Amino acid sequence: MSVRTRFAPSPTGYLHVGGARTALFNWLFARKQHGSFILRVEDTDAARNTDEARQAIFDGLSWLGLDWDEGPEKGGKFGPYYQSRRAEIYDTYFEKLLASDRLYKDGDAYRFRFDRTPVTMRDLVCGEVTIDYRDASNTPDMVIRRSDGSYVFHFVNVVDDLEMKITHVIRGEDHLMNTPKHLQLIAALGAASPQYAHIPLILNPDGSKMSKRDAGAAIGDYPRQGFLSAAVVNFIALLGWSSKSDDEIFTLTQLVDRFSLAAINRAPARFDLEKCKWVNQQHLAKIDTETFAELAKPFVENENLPVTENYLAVITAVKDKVRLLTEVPHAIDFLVTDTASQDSEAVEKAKANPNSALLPTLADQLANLNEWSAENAKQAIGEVVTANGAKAGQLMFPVRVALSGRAHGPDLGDIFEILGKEKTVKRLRSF
RNA sequence: GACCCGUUCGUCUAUCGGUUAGGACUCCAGGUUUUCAUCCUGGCAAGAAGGGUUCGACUCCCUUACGGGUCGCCA
Repeated sequence: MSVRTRFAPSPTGYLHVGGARTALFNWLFARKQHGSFILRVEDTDAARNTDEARQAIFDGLSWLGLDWDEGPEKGGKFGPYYQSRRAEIYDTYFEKLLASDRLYKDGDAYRFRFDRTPVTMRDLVCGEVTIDYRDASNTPDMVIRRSDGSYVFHFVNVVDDLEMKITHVIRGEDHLMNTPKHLQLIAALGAASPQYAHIPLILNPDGSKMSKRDAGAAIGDYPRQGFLSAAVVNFIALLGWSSKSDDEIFTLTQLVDRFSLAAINRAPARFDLEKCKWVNQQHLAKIDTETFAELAKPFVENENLPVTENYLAVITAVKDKVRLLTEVPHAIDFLVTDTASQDSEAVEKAKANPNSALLPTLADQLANLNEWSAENAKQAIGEVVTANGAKAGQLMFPVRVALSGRAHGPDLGDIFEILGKEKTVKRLRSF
């Protein structure tokens, strides 16, 4: 029997990291087992559903590279994949349940009568868990059909998992206590249950529950913050899952290869944006310069910086120095405009440096160079310092600040070449 | 409050009874780079507490503490 997993979001908000990771684990498991990954939209709460939220979820999954084999925009033989369009199916199951004598009326609503017995489940992550349903105060009989005739989550979720032949339900730990309810429902329906794997939740850095408003929560924010989808996927996979090796940087394909439910952790993980940025840097470093340049272009244009003729050379000079694509504009601005902001602290420090007195001499020397190259410019620095009994390294800092206005930046040689003779001399003199 | 799950460096984690408890992020120091970054080397830093079981416990059991989750005609 082939593995079938599903991601079943309700379109009431944006795709957040927790949901994205749930989707990722379902997707990884399905791909690893050569099974199918199904997307199902749980839009039974008409009052809270929005088209924007639905679209944001689709977009988020697509951006992450989590394609679905069946679902909206894709079809499949177990559709429709919107719960709002499956009323007839639910009615059929409801009749079945009604006939089983497990339902009773509460006003105009219907409740499902639980078996008052301990329920034991075997969770693929949590192990064996028993909930004692003899204690009805903690487990009141649940409503499965509202007084307005609509069905609640527990019922439709179970029916759909059965109908869609889901074999493995991988979901957040917030559903762990729902599972016995679902198991009872499935048993009453006379069906076989899928296997369950409840994954720990993702917490904020301070340990509080991560909700949609918290920093880093919305997947939709990541692209414009300069993250690569491969990095985000890599990072959230590491939240609660480990490759059991010292390696941490993986492509989606490598994750599929290494993934296993058994390697999922039981304790909730805190979200560390710093490490996420580092992972992004690792992925950024692995892509070629041309691709990097294309990816960075929108960010450069967004800051109203010109995409110059030597754009590729400019990007090459800074490629290894940024963690996020959003850092690119500031990293290159002094190379492509004359009006870039300066770091006043660095400027003061450079001006206080006694070697700054050599800058005019250096400027003259550079102005007289016949052939402009990084090599020759650097050699000129060497000549100036030896003539004045200083050390080359000491002059590098003032030169850097004079040319870039910053204490940190690309290799000086790159700066010389990109700026060219005229601008280099001009900036040294005006400094 | 009841019930469920959990607890190894600040954070993510390895360890499936015997290890100087390993790696990564962050931070610090040194080296490389005549400069910045990268990179390399090193450092700081952990088994929540108390009881058992055992020749031996981070690992198994119990208690407590703490964290998270659930207890809806939300999903």
